[in-house]
Amino acid sequence: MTAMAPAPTTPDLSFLLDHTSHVLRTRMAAALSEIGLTARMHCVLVHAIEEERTQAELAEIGDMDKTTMVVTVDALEKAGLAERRPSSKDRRARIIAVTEEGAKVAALSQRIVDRVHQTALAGLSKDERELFLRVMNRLVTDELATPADNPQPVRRARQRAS
Amino acid sequence: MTAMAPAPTTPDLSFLLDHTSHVLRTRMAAALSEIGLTARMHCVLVHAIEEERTQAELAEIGDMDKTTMVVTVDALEKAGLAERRPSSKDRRARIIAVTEEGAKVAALSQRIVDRVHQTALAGLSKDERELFLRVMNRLVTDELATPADNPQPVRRARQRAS
DNA sequence: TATTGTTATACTCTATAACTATA
DNA sequence: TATAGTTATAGAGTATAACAATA
Repeated sequence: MTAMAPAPTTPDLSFLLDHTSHVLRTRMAAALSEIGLTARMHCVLVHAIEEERTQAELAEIGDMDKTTMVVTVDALEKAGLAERRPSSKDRRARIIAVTEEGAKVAALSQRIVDRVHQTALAGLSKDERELFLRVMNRLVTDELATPADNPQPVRRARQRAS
Repeated sequence: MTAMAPAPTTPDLSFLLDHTSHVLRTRMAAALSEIGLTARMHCVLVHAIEEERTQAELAEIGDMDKTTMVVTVDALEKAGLAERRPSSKDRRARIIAVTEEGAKVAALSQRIVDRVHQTALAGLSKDERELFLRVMNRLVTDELATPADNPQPVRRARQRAS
């Protein structure tokens, strides 16, 4: 015997958002990789240029863990695009200073990012694009502002190096 | 000296899509976890009910690797919601048969999914919602249909067990 | 005591390869 | 030879804990 299928689904918003964000992410990664950047490196670079910021501040902006920030800044330093400098206000903190080369690369990567975004929306009319972006912004600030807190996965304590 | 910041960014579509899809995903995971399901289990359940389908067919529909399908079906069997049955047409293949209990759970989980989706879009007017979904569908079928193929990460051959 | 940045590492997720049975 | 499903495991990504320096 065959069970009855549930009634037809409402438009599958999960699929729509997952698919589009995944595709855009791969496009962005591919486009930025041509100048040796990851999306995170681009993000840090751009916000570090705007004003003097510490790693912690940049991690907050880019919604990264501070340990993820460490490897991102390592990569930027290795590529000669940014440097760690001691903060004059807090001797624990490091300011991320963008090099001249880094500023050039950031200008270029920003153009790449803009181009990928524009290409994605190229098929829409001006009105459609405006309303779409308005709605997305509303979702981000209202209904879909904050994640459900997930049931904490248990994590065992690390072994002492002794 | 301070470098010039790049010109103000076009609306950050990457952020909008990443954020909304991430938040919706956590909401969905939290809602479905209350009845012991993952999104993948729900997806397999619903499509297995519609008609007789093999693991490979269900993997294709849900865009999962066949090895991911194995663990998903293991979970469904363990929960008593579905069973593997030999296909009458191909003795290599397994039909995923949904149990009576599984059908009940699928009807419930579909209602949960619909509710989460509706809640996410609750703040929009009917017109806004319709246009938004139309645009998302267009992006999925046109501009953002297929991912950029990523530079293949090298993977070493597995050691012989011998 | 709390916080910044660091290191080491544990965990999750997913995909690859090898394998068995069958086509 | 190729394919369905299984198992084992490699690798990427990320988050936790512990730590040193400083607040």
